This record gives sequence, C-alpha cells and structure tokens, in this order.
Amino acid sequence: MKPRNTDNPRYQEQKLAAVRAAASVFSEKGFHGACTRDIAERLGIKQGSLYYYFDSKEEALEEVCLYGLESYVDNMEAIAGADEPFAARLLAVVTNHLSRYRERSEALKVHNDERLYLPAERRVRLKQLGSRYREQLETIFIDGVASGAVRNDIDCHFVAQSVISICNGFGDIIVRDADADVFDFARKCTDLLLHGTSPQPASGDE
Amino acid sequence: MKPRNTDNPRYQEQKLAAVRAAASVFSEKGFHGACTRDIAERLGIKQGSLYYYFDSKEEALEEVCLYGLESYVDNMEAIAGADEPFAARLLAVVTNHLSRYRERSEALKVHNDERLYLPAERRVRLKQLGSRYREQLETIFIDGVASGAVRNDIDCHFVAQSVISICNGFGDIIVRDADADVFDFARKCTDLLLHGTSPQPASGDE
DNA sequence: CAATAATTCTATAGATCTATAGAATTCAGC
DNA sequence: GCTGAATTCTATAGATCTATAGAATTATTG
Repeated sequence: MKPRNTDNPRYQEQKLAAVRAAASVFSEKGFHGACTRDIAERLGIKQGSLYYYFDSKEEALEEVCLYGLESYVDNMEAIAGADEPFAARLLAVVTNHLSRYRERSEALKVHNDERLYLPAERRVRLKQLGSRYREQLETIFIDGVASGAVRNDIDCHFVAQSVISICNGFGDIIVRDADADVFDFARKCTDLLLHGTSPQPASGDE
Repeated sequence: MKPRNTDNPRYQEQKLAAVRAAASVFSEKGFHGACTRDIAERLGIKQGSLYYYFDSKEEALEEVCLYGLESYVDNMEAIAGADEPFAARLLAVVTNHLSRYRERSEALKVHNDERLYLPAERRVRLKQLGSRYREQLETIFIDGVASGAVRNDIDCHFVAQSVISICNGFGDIIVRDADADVFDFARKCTDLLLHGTSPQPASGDE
C-alpha cells in the first residue's frame, strides 16, 4: 500500500522537508493547535498524503524534536572534549546553543515547548540526548573548578541548569527577532556567567 | 438567560475556582490540548455549565494568564520602590519570582507557555504588566550601576532579561519537583548573578 | 514505450470539541 | 414553603481534525 523506499534520496529529501514543515507549523501553533492540513499545505501536498511520511501526527512531533536536538548535542561532544581553557569552552557552549537556535529555531522551540505532549515511550531518546547535554555541560564546570577557573563553592549542577535556562530564554528572543546579534548575546551571556554583575574588587579596570 | 450576578460572593468564589481549574488543566495539557470538558469536570460541573463563567475558552485562557501574572507584578512594585541595597533587592526579586511559581505555578506556567495563542487584543493587558515588570527590574540594575554596586559596563536590559529567563527556567523545575527548595534556588541564583562563577581575584577567602 | 514501483490525490468514516438554547434544579429572601 | 433569581443540566448543531482506503498520477527501469 505504501512502499516507502526509505533509501531513495528523493524520499529522504521530501521526508526532511516534511519534518521541517512540521517544525514550522508546530512552532507557530503548538502541537495541538496545529493540524496536519497546515503541515501538508506548507509542503505543497494534500493532507492525506502526509501520512506517506508519518504514521501519525505524534510521530511527526517526535521527529521534529529529535531533529531540533541532534545538531547541538553533537557539537557539545566536541566542545566538552576539547582541550581549551574554561572561559573559551563556556563561550563555545553558549555560542553553539544560540547559533543552533538561529539555524533550527523552529525545531528547537518545538522540542522545548511541546516535547512533554509526547507519551513517555516516545521521549526516551530525547531524554537521553538532553541528559547527556546537561551532564557534559556540568562536566565543563567541574573541570573548571578543578583547574581553578571556577569558584569551588559553585553548585555545578545548578549552574549548568542556569546556563541552559538563559540560553533557551534568549533563544526565544532570537527566534522572534531576526535582527538579534547572536554573537553579541553569546558574549554578554558568557561575561555574565563568568563575572556576574558586581564590580571586580581588585582588578582595577574602572 | 444568564443573569450572572457578578457581585455575589458565591459567584466570585466559583468564578475563582473556575479560573484555577482552567489553570490546572491548561498547564497540564496546553490550551489547545485541553478541552472545556476537562475544566468543567475538575470544577465538578458539566461542560456546558462552564459557559456561565466564561464566554469562551479563549476568555478563560486570558483570565488564567492575568491571574498568574498579577501577584508577582504587584510585589515587584514594592521591591523596586524599597530603599534597600542592590543585592537585597535582587534577592527579593528572585525570591518573589520563584515563590510565586510555587503558589500559582499552574497559572504562571500557562502565562509563559500559552499566552501567545491569545489574539493580540486579548494580550494588551498582559503585555503592559510584563513590560512593567521587566522595566522595573531593569531600573533596579540601573540604580545598582549608579550606586556602584553593579559594573558600569553591564547591559541592564540584557541582564534583566537574563534574570527573567533563569527564573522561568527554574520555575519550570519547581513546578515539576515539589521538594525543590525555593529559597536555596533563589540564594544560588542571586549569588551567580552577583559574582558569576570565576574566583574573586582579591577577596582571598579561599 | 511498457510495466512496475513510488508518490500523491480524493473522499470519507469516525471521533472529537466549542458554544448555544432551553429545561430543570437549587438558592435567597420574605 | 412560595416566588423569583441564579445556577446547573441535557441535548445538540455545526465545525473541526486524524487516519485510512483505494484510485489516480508520476517516476523509474528495462
């Protein structure tokens, strides 16, 4: 009935377009607010035809979330593994996170906002990826403490969570404002995380 | 047809219960994912009867969002106006924000996640309240710069936005984890915002 | 160009869900 | 306990929306 030759590059191309169309519609209207007709329309096909690429609307959501998460989790591997000083790694993390927002903003937004509507069994892989990301970020802070670049009274788990919250918060802003300067955000964000808002007591650069 | 004596305390009581029921259901399933039947059920009445209290599902969403936002915006007035040192005011802001999450978590979550599904004309008041909150927070930082408690190279608008992002991020965690210690979060959060993660160069307390 | 495979279309069953109308019930004050 | 007002109920019109089946079309390959 539906041969679906998934190795065919033509199929893969259209499938990717379908995931992107779903990301776009879900990010705009939310999972429940969107209808499969909207997605199909954005793709230029009829509503029923969409089921050639997805078994269900729910599966579409799962694929969008995975698509959104994948890329920046991959980059995190490289950043966490690199032999760089703490400040450079933190800047890299923040820049990566925000840059991915710019590129795949819709899919990431969908992941952040809609993934909880997936049943538990569809969230397994997402949870793994998300946990890995947070753990690696935490490790960067733990390494920072070890090397003396980070205060030793810092709660690394807490700070890692904070970084993710800030990035996601600004991610939302970047999504809405196409003119926002990602690298400026990343620089300010890193500076805030490193030095806080208080004047430096001894460095005397005022 | 629907006399609706809105001055009657009995009416007001049930109306408040209806707003809370809506908050609970919307926070769990999202605006579009929830149905009016769920809300009515949580309230112990039938689906059709709900329309005695709301003209539409959309109006219910608007009232939930306002309910969520109101309380902490009010407190912000007091905090921003108080004659306290910068660090104390920042701690007060963060504590207030997170505490409100604990009390009205559902309505606040709905405000944060679902308000964009309201048409523009229903978001006017919400925007006013939200902007006022952000502006007052920004003013606290501007005052901090003036008094020397905050570095003068800080972008106050940016930092105010960061504080809100962090608080909302942790707010989500508090909502999900009933055992989370709000005041511990608030303290760590304020410490991070004040001093960052780097060791203090000159204070020598290590 | 014929035959087979892949993709898209049309049409629809079946399951929602919102909002309304009018009947039934409960409440408040006398 | 009677009476009018307030609240809730039942029933349903009308508008979705998902997912499927089978027909029609388009691409591929020998």
